[in-house]
Amino acid sequence: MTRRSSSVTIRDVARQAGVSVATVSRFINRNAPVSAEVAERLNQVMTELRYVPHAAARNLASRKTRVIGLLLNNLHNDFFVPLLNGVEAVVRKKEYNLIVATYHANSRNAMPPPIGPHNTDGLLVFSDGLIDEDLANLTTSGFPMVLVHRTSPPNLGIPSVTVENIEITHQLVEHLIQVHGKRRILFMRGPLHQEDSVRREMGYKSALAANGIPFDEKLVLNGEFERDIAFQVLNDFLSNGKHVAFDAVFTGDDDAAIGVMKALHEHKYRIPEDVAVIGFDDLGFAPFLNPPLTTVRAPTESVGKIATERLFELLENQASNGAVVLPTEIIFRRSCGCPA
Amino acid sequence: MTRRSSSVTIRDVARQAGVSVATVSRFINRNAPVSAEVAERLNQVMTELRYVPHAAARNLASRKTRVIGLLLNNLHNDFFVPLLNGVEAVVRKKEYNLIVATYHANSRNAMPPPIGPHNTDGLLVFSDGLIDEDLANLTTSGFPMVLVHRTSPPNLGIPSVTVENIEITHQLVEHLIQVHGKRRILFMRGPLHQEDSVRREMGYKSALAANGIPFDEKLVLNGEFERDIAFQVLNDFLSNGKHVAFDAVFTGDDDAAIGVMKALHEHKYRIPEDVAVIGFDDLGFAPFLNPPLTTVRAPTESVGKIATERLFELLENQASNGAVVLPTEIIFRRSCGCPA
DNA sequence: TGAAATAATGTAAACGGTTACAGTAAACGG
DNA sequence: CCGTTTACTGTAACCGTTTACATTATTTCA
Repeated sequence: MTRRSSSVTIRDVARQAGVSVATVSRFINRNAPVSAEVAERLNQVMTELRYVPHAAARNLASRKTRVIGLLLNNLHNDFFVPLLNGVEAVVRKKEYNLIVATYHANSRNAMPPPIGPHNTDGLLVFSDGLIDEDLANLTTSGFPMVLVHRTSPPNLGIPSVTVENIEITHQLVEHLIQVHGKRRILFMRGPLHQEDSVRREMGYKSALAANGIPFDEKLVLNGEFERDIAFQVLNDFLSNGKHVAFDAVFTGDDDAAIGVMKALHEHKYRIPEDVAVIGFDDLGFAPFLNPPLTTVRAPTESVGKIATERLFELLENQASNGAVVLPTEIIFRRSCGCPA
Repeated sequence: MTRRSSSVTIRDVARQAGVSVATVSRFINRNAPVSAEVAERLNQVMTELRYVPHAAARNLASRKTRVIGLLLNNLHNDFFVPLLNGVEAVVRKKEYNLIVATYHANSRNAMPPPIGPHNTDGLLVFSDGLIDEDLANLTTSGFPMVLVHRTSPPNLGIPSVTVENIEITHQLVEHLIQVHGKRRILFMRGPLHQEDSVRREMGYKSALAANGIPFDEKLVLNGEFERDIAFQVLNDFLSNGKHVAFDAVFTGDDDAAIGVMKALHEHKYRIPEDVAVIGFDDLGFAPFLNPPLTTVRAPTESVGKIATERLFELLENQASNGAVVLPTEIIFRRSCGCPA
């Protein structure tokens, strides 16, 4: 019994204004001149009739959707707020719409990606649900994409926007070692194949190596960059009476650092005296955790903004490839042992 | 030079499988029986041709978009992560898409709402950009909507999902007064016409009244439920040498509470000894702020989930109106003065 | 001044699906 | 055994725009 009121169409406007639909269309899209008097008449009629162009009809005829898609693994991290904010701001400015969808490696067998060429003009890909093969297919069919926190597979040259991970992590972990004398540093890593996590692990390992500390598999836990999971795995780890000793935790991201801190608290460890904690991202709450979190400032909102801008460059055929790597910066606070 | 490879259409599939397009359509939508052998053939052909139905064509013909929209004032609050997560989960389960857009009262003059009947099948409205008149128009045209953290204008009967604000705020503020002896409680409110903010202010005032404390206009600041703005206004307030005295801050939401704490810190106030702080929402980081934040737990993810489910009820014509108010609960932590 | 460019508009064919209508063959019911 | 349902399929109109092509009137300028 849906009675979505027979909406007013471009023909109604045309008739009412005494012009052809083509003229109305041209006026709406401003892609061909229209005489001043007709323009005025159309303006009047359109507001009078409360005419709103029907998106689907438009999309079908013009073969574009005016929608861009953001594909995420999930929505389990406060990290996404600044990212979304950056993305949405430029999408809005361009008068496009934004579809947000989640899709991850495990979804892949069950269903095709919820967004793609059939319902968007381009994709911001921050998901491991699209494997390299998918990216290759999409690229060869000319579908615009920008990778976010992930770099292009070789030879595809898909533009990407990421942040500097390895060197900064190396420095931060080395700080833990050299300044605070930590030597048993647990790494709470993220999703196994997520590039940030992988690269942060590289930085972690290279800092250990550079300081003569052997890498110990047992000091790596899988926190998935999720607060609750990080809590869970560290809690399990600590609840096991004979777990290996450790004196610091490098958590791959700030949100998971909360889970880490929670587990440490519950097991009566003092931060940073017993166990130092460092994170990554510098989310808004980081300075106000107890203790304030030493972390790496990642320009997440800029990542969203720049990635989206590059996607629009692609849409406008301004060739734009190459990998943008935004700089990061260590923010020293108390959780690593530094003074306030 | 866009060459979005001439995508394969339903006609290609039909030809290849030796059936009519109608049959293919029926098979895809499973809305009419198709013989087993044809079904199998179609399955084969469709995967072979990598056929994906063109969304716009579908939308146009079927007069539905399979998209629902979430309209927000902005994306400046960590609060939106659980909300989005709840919404997205049910949207995905229903195999719909989700458009996220921002629109607020000030946008209203500049442009029409970015989402509405022209590009979605229904709206989750968490925005003051749509005024009561807009809601009335949309409702009379039969457009499905569910209000989030906002109740229906009188006589419209738009379903809504909110959380209990007044009573719980009354209790919490009263706790500050009766247990911790606070009497000069500053209220960092949210957007002026946002219902949560208004109702929390009502609870705040009724608690003052019930305890014989006069309401003081000067103790109300406009933090807009935004971290940075809350910091800014409180910082300005404190920087004014002759500001009125206060011994507590009730911040309308946790994210802004971070800004409040930051300003207090910078001005050397001790929390809670000099100034107690309480928030609202119980965001993930709240237990780990310094000091841990006393706040009200709001089931934000559930709000998103339930609101979206109700919207789908509407889409499926299962009449669903009335206002759902989810219960809230005070979480006592140290920032109000309670012991750890 | 006449040919060519430009401005303003209209006509009608797409765009890629859905679905009302119609038809045929097989199964059913009394 | 025959009228009626049911299962399956096809034809073609339609959804509401955009845009290629065509037309006419007006400028431009060599």
